[in-house]
Amino acid sequence: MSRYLITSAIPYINGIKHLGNLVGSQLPADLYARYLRQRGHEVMFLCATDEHGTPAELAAAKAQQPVAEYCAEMHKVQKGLSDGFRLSFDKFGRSSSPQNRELTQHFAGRLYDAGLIEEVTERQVYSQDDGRFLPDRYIEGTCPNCGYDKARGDQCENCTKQLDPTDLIDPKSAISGSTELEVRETKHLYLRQSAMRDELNAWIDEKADWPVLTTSIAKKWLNDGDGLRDRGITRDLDWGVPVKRGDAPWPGMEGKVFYVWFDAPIEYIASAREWAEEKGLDDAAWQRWWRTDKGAEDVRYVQFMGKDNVPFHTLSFPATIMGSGEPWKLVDYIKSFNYLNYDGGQFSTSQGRGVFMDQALSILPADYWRWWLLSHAPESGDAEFTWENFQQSVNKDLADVLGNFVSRVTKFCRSKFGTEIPSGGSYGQAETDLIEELTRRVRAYETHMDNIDIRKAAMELRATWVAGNEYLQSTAPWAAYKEDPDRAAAIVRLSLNLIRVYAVLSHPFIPDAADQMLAAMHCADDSWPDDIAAALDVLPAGHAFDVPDVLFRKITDDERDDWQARFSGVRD
RNA sequence: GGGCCUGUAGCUCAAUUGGUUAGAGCAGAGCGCUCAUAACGCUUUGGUUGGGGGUUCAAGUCCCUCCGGGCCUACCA
Repeated sequence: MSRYLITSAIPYINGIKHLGNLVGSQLPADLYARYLRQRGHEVMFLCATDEHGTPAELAAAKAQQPVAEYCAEMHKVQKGLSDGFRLSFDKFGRSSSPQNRELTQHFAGRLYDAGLIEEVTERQVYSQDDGRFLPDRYIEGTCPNCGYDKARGDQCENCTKQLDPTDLIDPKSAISGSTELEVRETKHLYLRQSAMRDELNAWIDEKADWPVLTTSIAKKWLNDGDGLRDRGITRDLDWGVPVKRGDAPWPGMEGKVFYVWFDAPIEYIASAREWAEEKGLDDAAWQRWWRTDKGAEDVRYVQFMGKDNVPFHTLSFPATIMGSGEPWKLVDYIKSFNYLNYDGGQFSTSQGRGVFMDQALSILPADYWRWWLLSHAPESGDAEFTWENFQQSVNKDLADVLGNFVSRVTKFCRSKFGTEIPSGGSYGQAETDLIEELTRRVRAYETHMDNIDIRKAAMELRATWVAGNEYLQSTAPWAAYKEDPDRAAAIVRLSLNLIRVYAVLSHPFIPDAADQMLAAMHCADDSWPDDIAAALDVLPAGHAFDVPDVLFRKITDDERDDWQARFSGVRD
């Protein structure tokens, strides 16, 4: 048994996430966590909401709520949806927690002591009417290069030229439209990442087994131009972790907060602490996952994220940890994902284009989404969701191949032998062949799951389902029953046991259906089939079972057309 | 502009890192079965691997070039 620490990129607080966000981190992380638990490993699976920053303040203002109240409410909503998708977090924390505040301030203090924090006075745009400094992209104006009148302060979307907000002609606030802007001096803290460039480079170089997507992004940032640049880690905002050195005040930084990208990854650690405190456990309980001097030296730490999050996880956060000089656990493996597109374009939170988590659950159970999303995870490149593909995959894989197998076996048994596992008959070559094939396939499935090759794992799992249908077709118990009922009984006995094995193997992908299958078999034994022959012998003759309801109903053409029309436009 | 990824059957993806005749699933066609959610099984049609050039005994894989798609480019998170 090993110990695995698993974190999923933490979703931002300002709204409900779409399926692209879900498949880019939380869902694959859950698959991996569930699998490892089933294999008998000790797992700590953490996630949280990322609650600080300008967009959270603006979203709260739009909702006419105090930002703390807004975040508390949205956290509950996101927690409810993650439960709905059966994401099995040990703790779904909040980056606004007291635990994170203390840890963030602690890291800042350590980095300051190590000489890795620099105070920089810079000039930023302040909006009088908004009463706040504006991030570059919240300033709009006319592009000095191409004349586009909706250019943003960081870049012109029309001609792609990178801009400084002061370059804009007729600049105005993108929030209020106000033109009452002025440039003010303000002091900020910078994390001296550049001082750790060699250390980070050497560390990334060790990670030859990481996805190319992960290492190439890290190397680019490390070596592009003048190399890794220092990064501002504070902002002039109200909502966030107040700037302190540990628990001591930070002279000159009063009224400022840490930048979300400084405190957000620290929440990975803080959520473990939230978990421990919630359970009434002592510090040692969470430190054994996070401190290599307190038990975490044998922990394997795996992070899941979309490609947009890679720089922060390969550079900024490791720099924070390394720079602290304390033995915090560094990530061992980063699994990153490309994007999931929606029907020919991008999912868009702002335009409401695509399917969002709440909408998805309102039309179909979580397992449908889990199966399609995971079996099409954007691992090697961007992937695309279409309703036709979704309907075909789900109907074929879940309803026809798996669901129908359960249905045909249980119903056949009920009609010929009743709802107890029949006795009599013996196994022959067909059973030997099936066990041989399943053994080979389950071992391959394990390899793919161990490697977090998600699409390959899904294909192999599906192949084990197909093997059951092939077995039934070749042994034809309905025909055998007429000549030799004992032989039919043996076939059915094995097939009913196969349902239990499928439930166990399928559980990481489709946990609800797996539970229904186990419940129908009146069985609580969900132990992993290390030995297929033995696993197919768990349910003895005479053991009662139920014929379950249809596990997966099919998606009709009318539903597909209806949904396609409903989700193409703007979210209401 | 720079960097990275990508282009393989109608669709979604593989191809043990340069090694036999490029494979699966879906869709299509044919046959079989009748236990089952009109489900299942078997067989089968589809490919000048985006175009062109090069290296090599050997190229989907390496190099050059052109064409297409995507991402990143540090103040969105």
